[in-house]
Amino acid sequence: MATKIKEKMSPPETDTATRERILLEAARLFRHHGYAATTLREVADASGIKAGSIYYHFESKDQILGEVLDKGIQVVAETVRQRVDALPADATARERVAAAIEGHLWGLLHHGDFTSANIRIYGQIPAAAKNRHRKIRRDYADYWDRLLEDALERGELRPDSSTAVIRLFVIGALNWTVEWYNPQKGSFQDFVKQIRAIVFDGTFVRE
Amino acid sequence: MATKIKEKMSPPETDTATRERILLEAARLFRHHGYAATTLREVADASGIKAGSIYYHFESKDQILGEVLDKGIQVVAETVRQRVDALPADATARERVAAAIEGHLWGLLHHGDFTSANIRIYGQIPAAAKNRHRKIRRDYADYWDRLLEDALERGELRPDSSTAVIRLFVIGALNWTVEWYNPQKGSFQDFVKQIRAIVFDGTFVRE
DNA sequence: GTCTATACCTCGATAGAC
DNA sequence: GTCTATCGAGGTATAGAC
Repeated sequence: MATKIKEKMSPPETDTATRERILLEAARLFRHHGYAATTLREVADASGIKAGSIYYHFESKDQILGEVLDKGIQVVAETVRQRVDALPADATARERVAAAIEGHLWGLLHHGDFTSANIRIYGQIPAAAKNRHRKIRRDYADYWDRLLEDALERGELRPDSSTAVIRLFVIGALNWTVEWYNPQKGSFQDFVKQIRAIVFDGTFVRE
Repeated sequence: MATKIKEKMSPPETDTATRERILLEAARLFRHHGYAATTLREVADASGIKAGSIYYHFESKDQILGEVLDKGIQVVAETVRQRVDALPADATARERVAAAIEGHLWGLLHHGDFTSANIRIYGQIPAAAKNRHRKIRRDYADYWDRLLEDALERGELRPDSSTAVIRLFVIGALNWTVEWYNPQKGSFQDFVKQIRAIVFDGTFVRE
């Protein structure tokens, strides 16, 4: 974090491209093999350098993990806030949640290695890494809770379930699409429409 | 597999309890640390034996993985088929899917170490293990596809989305509840009601 | 059926040349 | 900034006593 700020302040005297490459390849390997199963030798190989060189850019495997995890949430949270902020002030709660769903899916599916790695390995990492990553997750969950509480107060949300259950169920469902979404079976916008229809109105005709 | 058949044919001359214990502890450790990060020494420790003794019951870590994965699907699929088969012949499609949801959640949440291990590590295991496990997954997916196709033909399913998308989205959402369901926040049957309401009728009032 | 002891391998990380 | 070489630790799996 501090490093990034410094890089922006002064002209870049180090090769930041290699650092980004390492993070990208690490995310891809964490996603497909898990954290423990991924060796730094593999990450180095995929990045076109030797294992020892990684330690010029990172202090430890653990630090790489932390940055991969954080980025997995950030790319989603930033897109969601952008989409919601772009709406007119008088937008309905349904319109706001619709924008959030589109933003969540966009960030999720366009940075699949970071987001899928996060989803897959979060439950399996050491407690220390979890603790460092927890706040960024909590903040994003809070953002959704506010969206849904607002919808409930406006009478737009069905009162059958608690907002916490809805948030957990819907985010969990959206997140899992990164495991099966196939961009060759239709446009992204068509996919978003289908998912929104299920989330908003369900799968069955009303009894 | 062959071993199991033999055990049922002749009176059990070996200690099958230790074998089951190893599988249970392996599932729990695979769930929380991942496959590669779980050592056979840990599995042995948790099972109350020494590492070398595992090889009396299993040929390899890989074989343990296979049995844990299969059981993760079987416990769910069996409960679902039971619940659906118990319905009267003239049940509506909605009633049949309702029974399937309840059965899926019941199996999923009552064997959390096996089901969560399966969900978490399936994307991270060696290709050979995946291939051996694929058929049992495919069969369960086919079962849901038939349920949903039937509902569509009867005009009970909303035609907004394809049955494949609905199946992937709903099963993914149901599966992820094992990561956040809290039995202390209400009864299982109340939980099932909330989830079914979201799946059937969505989260928002109709526009 | 479980034990101890250990072979053989690969890991994360470090040191120092270039 | 990247390399080679290597350390100590800990992994799966095996052998053979009990």
